[in-house]
Amino acid sequence: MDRSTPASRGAVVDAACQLFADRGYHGTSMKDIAEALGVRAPSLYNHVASKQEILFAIMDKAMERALAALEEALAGVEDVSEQLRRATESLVLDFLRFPAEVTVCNTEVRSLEAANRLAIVAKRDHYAARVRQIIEQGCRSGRFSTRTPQIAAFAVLEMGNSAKSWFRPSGRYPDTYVASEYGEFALRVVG
Amino acid sequence: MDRSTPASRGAVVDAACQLFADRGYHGTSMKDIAEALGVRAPSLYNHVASKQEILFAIMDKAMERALAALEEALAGVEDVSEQLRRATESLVLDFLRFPAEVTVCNTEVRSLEAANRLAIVAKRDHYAARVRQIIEQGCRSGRFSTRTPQIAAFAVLEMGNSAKSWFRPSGRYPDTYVASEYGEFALRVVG
DNA sequence: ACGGTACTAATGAACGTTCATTAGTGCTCC
DNA sequence: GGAGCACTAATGAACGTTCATTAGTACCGT
Repeated sequence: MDRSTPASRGAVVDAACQLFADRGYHGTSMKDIAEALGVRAPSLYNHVASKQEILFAIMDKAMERALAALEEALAGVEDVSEQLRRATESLVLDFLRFPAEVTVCNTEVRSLEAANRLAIVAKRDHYAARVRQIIEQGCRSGRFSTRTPQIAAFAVLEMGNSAKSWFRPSGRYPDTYVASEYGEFALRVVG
Repeated sequence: MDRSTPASRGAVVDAACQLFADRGYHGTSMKDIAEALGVRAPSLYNHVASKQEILFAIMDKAMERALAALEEALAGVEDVSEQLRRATESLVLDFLRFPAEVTVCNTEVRSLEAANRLAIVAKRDHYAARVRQIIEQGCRSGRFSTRTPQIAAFAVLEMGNSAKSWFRPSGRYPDTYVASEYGEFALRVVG
């Protein structure tokens, strides 16, 4: 990291995010984060109050962004099939564009202190509930055919995770193409 | 843990597995593992050489079991649709029956030392390749219809992960029922 | 039946290292 | 001259691990 400009809170959070994604929260030290910024560990405390605060900031920002993207993707869409397609595409696009943030959200909930965990889990559950509602509504109206809408919802949500494990921005498919593929998969899962 | 019987290597590995799944490798201390067994930390070294060795033992055992289950599930099955269904069911059943082991395999590859990581990743890749081959063969023979067999393979493999995040043995569906649902999902994904 | 021996498994103490964090100090730019 | 930001130095706590030692148990030849 460039040392010509002073480190900012945002730079600390971003550097930490990449490291937490690669090595985990407990596998990353404040010294590691500082080194990524070309600075000594105690200097980080000029920008953040604690290591735990960094973790919470990463996850809260990521959840807010994902929720906003979902709402935007669904705005004004009436057809339930189109809703599921767009929700899935929004989800996968978020995974592909912010893989580090998403990885941290997926793996470090357990490293949050109790109060922070409650806040993040609530947002995550809200996201999952939104997708489940779509599938349940589709089942009620007969557009979808699944014996187990809840299980299908979990499957669709999880499916997208696979994308970020192999996707490379320089690869053969653009992110929007990959997202549309997963949108198709989601519609197939619900029949 | 019962202190009437002495701790064995297997007991150490099992206790560590649960803790690693809950708190992560770096989030679990040797003292934590020892306490779960009703013993002091140094006593663990009568049974294992190092903390890292415990992690490797957990993951290697889990991978071997999963690979064996896959081979058994596919033995003698010719039809490619039936192959995919059985592979998925085998995968999901493994997830549901050994959630802690699977969680460790999914999240702690990064905590393995280089040599150990190579060994585990090779087995994981072998598993994934087996499933991908089935889907690719199905596409070639026209039984499946997917533009992107590789992506579909990743989606199917990942999908199963969701099962263990909500499944409870005491819940309303038996594990075999859940597994068969995911088998159905997999077939739908490939068309 | 008995003493000797080897083995297993546990212990407290201590090792050196790393951890997150605090205190205090100085430079630099407005 | 004051705010912002980095520094060095130092803190207590926790980490994985090693060590010498002890208690209990099982097998052995006699």
